[in-house]
Amino acid sequence: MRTVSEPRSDVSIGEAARVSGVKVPTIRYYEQIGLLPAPPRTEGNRRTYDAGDIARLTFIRHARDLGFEMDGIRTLLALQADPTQSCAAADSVARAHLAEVEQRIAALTALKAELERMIEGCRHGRLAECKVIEVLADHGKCTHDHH
Amino acid sequence: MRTVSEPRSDVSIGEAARVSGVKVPTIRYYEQIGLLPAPPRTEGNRRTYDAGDIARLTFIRHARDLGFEMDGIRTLLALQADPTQSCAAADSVARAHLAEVEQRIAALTALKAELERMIEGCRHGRLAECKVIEVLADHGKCTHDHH
DNA sequence: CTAGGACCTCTAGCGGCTAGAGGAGCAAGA
DNA sequence: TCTTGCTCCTCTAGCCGCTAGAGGTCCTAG
Repeated sequence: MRTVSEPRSDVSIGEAARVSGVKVPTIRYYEQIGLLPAPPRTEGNRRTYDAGDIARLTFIRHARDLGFEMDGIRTLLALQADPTQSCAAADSVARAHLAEVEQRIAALTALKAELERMIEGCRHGRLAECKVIEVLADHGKCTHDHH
Repeated sequence: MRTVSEPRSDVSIGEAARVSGVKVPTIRYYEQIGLLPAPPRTEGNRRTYDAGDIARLTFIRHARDLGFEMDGIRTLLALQADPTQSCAAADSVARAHLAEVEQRIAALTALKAELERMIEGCRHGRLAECKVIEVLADHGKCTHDHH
């Protein structure tokens, strides 16, 4: 990032947080773990961010929103920094994440069915015959697939 | 728990772990946070678990597998201990969890669509025009709903 | 010139475990 | 009997991705 032609519009960490949607302490945390380069400081020791930093933050935030893990984001950021490379690597990160997401959807869908079954069996009864408790207590009554 | 009529078949923590599917350190951790009562010990200071404890552990494990949070499990365990109560409370815990699960499924499904779109746009191209990076860098190009 | 914000660093905490150190007990074979 | 090797014990620290708080500095508006 940090496109040469782009104007250097230095902003405070608070402004960067507002624009990128990443909270102030989280920005500092990202700097600490090396996800974001340490920005220049003012005379008064305040961090100043330019448009490139903000783009990077927005990128990170969006990737996090999409559920990418830090490691994946690091890879994506590295790829982003080197636009001459083939996108095969970025693709494979995204594909791996997609597979994970699909698996989670499947698991949650099975879970939903089981919860509905539990709740259905529990209508207006007394706890003695409550399916919620029963299903949880006795694994055999349950169709849920364990990971 | 610890039904009076049930035979007291004391087992070691390792055996309890094997039977319940909860790992040994996790059992100790549950005891520490008060989710599981401290069991009696042998002369040699080893924990001994009876059938009731194992049922409780299995219950916890199953509820965790279903994605219930510790607080919900605590409630369910309390309800299970008092079977004279109406199941309304257990029902509402399960319902709340179901709503959450449905929400997560919806979010993940949207995410899946977006990932597929990203990957689709990325086929065999060079990174310069890679949609994965683009979509992540520019929020405007993205349909994902932020939580 | 002062009040109140925004910023700084540093440390500790969250949930829900997991890993490791360093030691004691216990069962079975030589 | 001794020894090997397994399980168990306690205790502390670490994992992720932040978040919260203390205690201080800087900057800006009135």
